[in-house]
Amino acid sequence: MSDPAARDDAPRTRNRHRAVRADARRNRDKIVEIAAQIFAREGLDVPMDAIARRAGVGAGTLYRHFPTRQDLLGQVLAQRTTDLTRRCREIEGAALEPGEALERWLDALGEWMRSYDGLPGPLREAYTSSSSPLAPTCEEVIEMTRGFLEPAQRAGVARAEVDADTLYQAVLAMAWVASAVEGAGDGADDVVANRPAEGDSGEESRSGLVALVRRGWRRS
Amino acid sequence: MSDPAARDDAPRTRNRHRAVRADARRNRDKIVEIAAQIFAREGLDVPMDAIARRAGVGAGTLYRHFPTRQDLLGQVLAQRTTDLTRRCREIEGAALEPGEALERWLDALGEWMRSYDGLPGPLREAYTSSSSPLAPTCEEVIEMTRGFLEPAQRAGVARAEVDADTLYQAVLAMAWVASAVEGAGDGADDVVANRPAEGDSGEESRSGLVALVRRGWRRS
Amino acid sequence: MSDPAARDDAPRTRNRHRAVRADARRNRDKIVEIAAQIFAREGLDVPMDAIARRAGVGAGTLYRHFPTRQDLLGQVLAQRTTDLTRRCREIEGAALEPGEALERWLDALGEWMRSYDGLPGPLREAYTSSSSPLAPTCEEVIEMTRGFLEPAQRAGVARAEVDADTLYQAVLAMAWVASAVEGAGDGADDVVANRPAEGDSGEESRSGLVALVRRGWRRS
Amino acid sequence: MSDPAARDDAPRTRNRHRAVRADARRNRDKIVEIAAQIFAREGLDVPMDAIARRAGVGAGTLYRHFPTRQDLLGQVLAQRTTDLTRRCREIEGAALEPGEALERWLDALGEWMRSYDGLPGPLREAYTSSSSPLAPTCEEVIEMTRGFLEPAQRAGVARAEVDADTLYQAVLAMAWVASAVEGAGDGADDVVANRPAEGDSGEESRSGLVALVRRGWRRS
DNA sequence: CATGAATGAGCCTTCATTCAT
DNA sequence: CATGAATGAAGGCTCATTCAT
Repeated sequence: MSDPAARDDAPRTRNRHRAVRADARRNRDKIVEIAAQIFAREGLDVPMDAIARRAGVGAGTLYRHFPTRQDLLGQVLAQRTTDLTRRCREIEGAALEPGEALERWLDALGEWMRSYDGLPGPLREAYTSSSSPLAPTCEEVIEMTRGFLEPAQRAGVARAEVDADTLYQAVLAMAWVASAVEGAGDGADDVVANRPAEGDSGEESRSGLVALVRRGWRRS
Repeated sequence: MSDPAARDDAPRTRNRHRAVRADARRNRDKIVEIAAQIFAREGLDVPMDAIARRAGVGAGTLYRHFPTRQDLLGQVLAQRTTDLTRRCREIEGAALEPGEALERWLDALGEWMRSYDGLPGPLREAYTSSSSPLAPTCEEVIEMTRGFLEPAQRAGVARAEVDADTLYQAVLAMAWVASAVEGAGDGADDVVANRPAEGDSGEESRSGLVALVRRGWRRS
Repeated sequence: MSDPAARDDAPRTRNRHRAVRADARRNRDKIVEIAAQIFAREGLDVPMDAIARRAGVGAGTLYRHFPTRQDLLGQVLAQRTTDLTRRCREIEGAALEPGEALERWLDALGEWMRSYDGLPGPLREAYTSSSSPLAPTCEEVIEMTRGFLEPAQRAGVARAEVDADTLYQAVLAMAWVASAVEGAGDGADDVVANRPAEGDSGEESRSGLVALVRRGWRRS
Repeated sequence: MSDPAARDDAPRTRNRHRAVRADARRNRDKIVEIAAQIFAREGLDVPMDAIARRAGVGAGTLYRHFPTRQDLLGQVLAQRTTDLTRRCREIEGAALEPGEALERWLDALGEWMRSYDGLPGPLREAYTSSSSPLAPTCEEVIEMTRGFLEPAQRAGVARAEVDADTLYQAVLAMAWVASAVEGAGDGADDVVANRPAEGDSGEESRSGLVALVRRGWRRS
C-alpha cells in the first residue's frame, strides 16, 4: 500500500483540476485490491474482464492502468511482497545463527511463491526477462536471499558454490511442485519444508533445500 | 426368444481379437508420430485440430484414438520413454559405481522430462492422479529411479532419508525451472545438470540434485 | 494523495445510469430483429453463429447480449408478446359475452404459441423452470388467460374445475400437435382452432379446447 | 416381432449356408432388444454409435438393419406395441360399458406414448408422413382407438363429431405436455389422467380428455 | 455380411484487446 | 480519462453416415 498518509490532504484541493487524478487513483487502488483478492481465492487464471467487472471499472480502465496481465500481477505482487519484506526484517532482527536465519528465510520465500495459485509460472518467466513487470520484485527478493545466503556461507554453514540466483530458482522449482503435490505426496513437502528428515540423527542433518546449501549435514 | 443352439456354431471365428485393422494402425501411428514431432518442435500447447490436420486425419479420428489430450501425450511419451528405458539398461550394464550410476540416471531423467516444452506440467498432474494416462509411465520411471537410488544408499553414497518419489519430484521441479532458464544458462541449469559446481575442489563435491541425495560432499 | 472530497464534486455526472450506448442499443435491436425473422422463417433450431452473422455482429456480441439461446428467445418472444397483449386488450374491450371472449383468447393464444416453429418445446420447459428467461412471459400469458377463464366460469359457461394453468398447458399441447399437422389440415387443427366441429348442429356445441372448458355443449 | 415361428427351425439347418442368416437374425434381435432398453432408460436421444456399441455390433451392422433412426425406433416401438395390443384385448374382453372402455383405453394409450422419453415427437412426425416406419404402428393404434370411440359414440356417451384421428392427436398432445410437466404441475396430469375433477358432483362429470369426447358431463 | 475406422461439417463458447462514445 | 461494447479468432468436441477391409 503506497502512501496512506496522503489520503487526508484532500480538503485543500477541493477543485476540479485535481478530481480526475483522484478518480484514477481510486480506480487503480481498487483494481489492485480486488485483483489481489481474486488471485488469492481463484488463482491467477482469471479473465481480465472478470477482474475489471468485480473491481467496478471498465475493461478499458483496467488496461489503461495495467496494459498487460503481467503489469497487474506485478503490482499485486509488489504489495504482497511487503509482507515478505517485513518477514525479512523480522528474521534479520532475531539475531539468529546464520544457518538458522537462512532456513527460516527459505521457508518464508517458498510460502510467498505460493501466495497465488499459478504464481510460480510468471515468476519463472520474469526471471529470464528483465523487462518483465515482475522483475524488480524478483530481483529484490533475490537480493534478500543473498543477504541470508552469504552470511551463512561466510559462517561456513552453506555451500560456497551456490549463489543466490540458483537458490532462488531451486526454491521456485520446489514451490511449483509443492503447490500441486501438497497433501498428496509428503516427500515433496519434505523437500521444501526444511524439516529434519526422519532417521537423521545429527543436529546438522537437514533434508531438502537446506541440505542443498548447508554444509556439515553429512551422515557419519 | 433367442436361439441358444446357434450361439456356438462359430468354428470359423478363428481369431477372437481380430487384428487391428491396417489402416487404423497406420493412422494411429501417424498421429503419434506427428504429435511427437509437433510436441518436440512447438511444445505441448498445440490445438488438437492442428495435430489432426497435420497428421492428415479428421478430428474425429484423432479423438477416436485419443479421447483426451492426455491420452495422446501418454502415448507419445510412452514411446519417448523407450529411449529412457534403453538408457537405463545402458547405465545398469556399465558396471559403474552406484553413485556414478545414479548421477547419470538423474541426468537422463531430467533430459527426458524436458523432451517437450511444457511436459513437466502434465507430469506433475499425473503424479497425483494415478488415473492419468501418464501415470503408468511415471510410475515406471520412478521405479527405475528407485533402482538407482537404493544401491547408492546401500553403498552409503546417497542420503538414506530420500526416497524415490521425493527424488523424482525434485528432478521434475528442476526440469521445470531449467526448461525456461536454459537459454539464460546459469546456476539453475547447474542444479539440474549435475555438473560439478564451479569452485568445487573435492572429488566428492557435487552441486545440485546429486548433492541432495549423495553423502560425503561436504567441503572440507 | 487521493481526494475523498472530490467524490461529490460531480455535478457534471447528470445521469447516474448512463443511457445505454447508442451502438449497443442498435446492435441489440438488430439482433433481436434478425433473430425474430430467422425464427419465423426457419424455426428455432438455428445455429447461434448464423444469427450473429446475419445480424452483422460478432459471435461475442451476440453472447454478450444474450448469454444463452433462451435469453435471446426470451427477448424475441417478449416482443412478439406485445402483439398478444394488444389482442388481449382488444378482446377485453369488445364487451363480449365471457364465453365468446375466452374462445377468442384461446385462438389468439394458440396462434402465439405457434409463432415460431419449435416454440412449444421451450415454452414447455419454461413452464417448469421459473428461472427460465421465458418464464415471466409465460406467467404473464397465463395471467391473461385467467382473466378470461374466471369470468367465463363465473358466468357458468366454463367448467369450474379447470384452472388457468391447466388450460394453458392444454393449449400448449394442442399448439404443439397442430404445428406439425397443420399442413395435413384435419381434426387436430380443429381441436385447437376452436371452430365449430363439422356436423355440430347446436349453437352451444363446440369442439376442441373450448369444449374442454365450456359448459353446455352436449349434443341434444 | 416378425415370424417368431421361424425361430425354431434352426436345428434342421445346422449347416453353413443358414448360419449367416442366423447371425444376422441374432444381431437384429440383439439390436432391437438393447435399443429398447436404452430408449427406456435414457430416452430417444441417444447416439446411434452408442446403441451399436452396447448391442455389441458395428455401426455398419446397425445401419444395415435400420437405415435410419426411425427404422430402428419403428421396430422397437412395434414390439412395445404388443403390450398395448394385449391391453386392448383385455379391455375389449372385460365387457365394460363403452364409455368406461374408452376411458381405460385412453389411459393405456397415453401411457404407451410416454414409453420412451421423447417419443411423442417422432409419433407426431409419423402421423403426417405415411411413409414413416412408425406409420403402420400409428395407424394400428388409431384403428384400435376407433374401436373404442365408435361404440361409445353409438352409445351416445361420446361426442359424435370427434373422430379417431383427432382423438389420437389430442392424446398425443397431452402425452407430450405431461411427459415434461409430470410432477411439477398437477393440472396437466389431471388433463391426461382422466380422473374425476375436484368439485365435480355428478357421476358423469369427467375432466380432461374424456370430457373432450364424452357427453353428459355438463354441470347443471 | 460384419466391422468399426474415418470423415469433417457444425456447434458452442471464451477472452484478450481495441476503440467508439 | 472512463466506459464497456464489439470483435473474431481459437479451441474443444460430437455424431450421422460412409466405406475400406
